[in-house]
Amino acid sequence: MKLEILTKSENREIQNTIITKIRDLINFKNLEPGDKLPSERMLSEKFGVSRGNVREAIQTLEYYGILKTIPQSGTFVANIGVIAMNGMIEDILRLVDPDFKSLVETRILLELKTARLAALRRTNVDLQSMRNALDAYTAKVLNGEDAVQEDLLFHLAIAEASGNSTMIRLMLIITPGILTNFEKYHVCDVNQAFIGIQEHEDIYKAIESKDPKLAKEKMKVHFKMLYQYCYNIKD
Amino acid sequence: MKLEILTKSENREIQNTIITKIRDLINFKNLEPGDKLPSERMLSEKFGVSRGNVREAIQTLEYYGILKTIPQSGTFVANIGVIAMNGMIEDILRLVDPDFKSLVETRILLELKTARLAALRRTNVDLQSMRNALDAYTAKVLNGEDAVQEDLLFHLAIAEASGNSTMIRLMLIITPGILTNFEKYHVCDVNQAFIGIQEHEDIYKAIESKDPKLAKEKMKVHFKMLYQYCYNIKD
DNA sequence: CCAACCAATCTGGTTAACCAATTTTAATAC
DNA sequence: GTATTAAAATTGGTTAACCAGATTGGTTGG
Repeated sequence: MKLEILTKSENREIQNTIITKIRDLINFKNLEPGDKLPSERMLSEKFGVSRGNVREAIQTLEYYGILKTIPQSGTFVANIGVIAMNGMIEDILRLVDPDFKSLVETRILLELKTARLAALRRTNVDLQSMRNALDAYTAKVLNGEDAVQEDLLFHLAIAEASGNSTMIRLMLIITPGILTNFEKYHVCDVNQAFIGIQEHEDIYKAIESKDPKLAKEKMKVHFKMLYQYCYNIKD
Repeated sequence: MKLEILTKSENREIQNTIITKIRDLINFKNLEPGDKLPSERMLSEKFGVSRGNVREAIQTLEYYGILKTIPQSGTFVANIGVIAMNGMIEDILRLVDPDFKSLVETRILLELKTARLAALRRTNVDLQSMRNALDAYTAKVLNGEDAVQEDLLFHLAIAEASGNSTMIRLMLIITPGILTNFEKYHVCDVNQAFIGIQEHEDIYKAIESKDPKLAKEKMKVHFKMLYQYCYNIKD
């Protein structure tokens, strides 16, 4: 068989066609939750793609809870009905690289909540790691250095203090997209960094004094610039 | 070399140790953004693991934007400083399977927002797909059938109407965990399904009439039961 | 002395062969 | 006929070999 190296985009396209074919197979054969899919080898032959591609597509569907593979046994339709499955796969196929606006919008949403929860649940250990991140940030800014990393760590420390593992996970997931776009659009400037010191302090104090409402309010202030910027860029 | 099949948990443990070693390598060798990592073969030998394991660990770090691999060239440290990198890796290593409470908490947070945004941005097409999902849900409930799937589709339709691709993605990510836990804890009952019809209708009408505040409010009502249940189960 | 070029080498990506556990099948004993 | 058991086929998981593009170092022509 001919070998070829695929770009991320090409590979994604192949994955999507395989996912589509698996969906059609399930629908056409009326497979129900618990039923077994044909083996990976059989699917790769039927679809005319490599077994590796089939495995990758199956892993994606497993990630979203639609399939379930059992070693040395087979791949099974998860305990989720065909209707929900078709709806979810439709969304999965439509997934695209997120736009900056939606990333920022989501980040603000998440962080307003983590700030609030952190104020309710923060331990002394949480408080200390937030303090450390904040001090590192302040030191760098006052020294005229770039401090986006320390900024990020402060916000991650808040997420940890929220005690919500899912929100930490989601924050980590959207972080790369945020970072690359920050570079591309040059969102931060020096002035903002200086202002950021006080804003960070305000958030910290609110969380320290266990005032959820204030914490959320101060976080909102902190994101005001970003919010406006985000809603002014062209779509 | 001896072959062995690993469970998900064992594999995760290996991945974490490899990620740790990669982090230590970057720190010890003072690798900076843009610098090249040793080749996969070299790493696999140095760490005493298979090349496949190394690739998998690299892919994870790439997923979170910490590494960047270029075909036929090498794996590079992404344009993110060592400080942020160490902080993020620490969080990545700590990631665990999310608990039900954090999942529900996050879902409610996301959906209050998607409802609000949907009220602001919904197109007529969005409205129609929401209507379809709602009708399917109502029909099943009135027929005494289980309608969790249709319920899910209605909520996904709202997420789509929000016009925020990132939130759709996050919704899809947390959905599997929600579904499996719903089964495990038997959250839904028939009465709730009946009540759900009216609650869904209220949400739909609010979005239809482009009233963001009302949409959020009705969504909050819809989640009231779930919210209470979630905060009453033992941690 | 430098730039252009070429071949040897190294890289991540891909495939095919292999492994062990499972499942199915068939043969056998009762 | 039925239950039991063993062997053969099938499964997803894993590894080692291979591929083509990128890199590198040395060589050559100017």
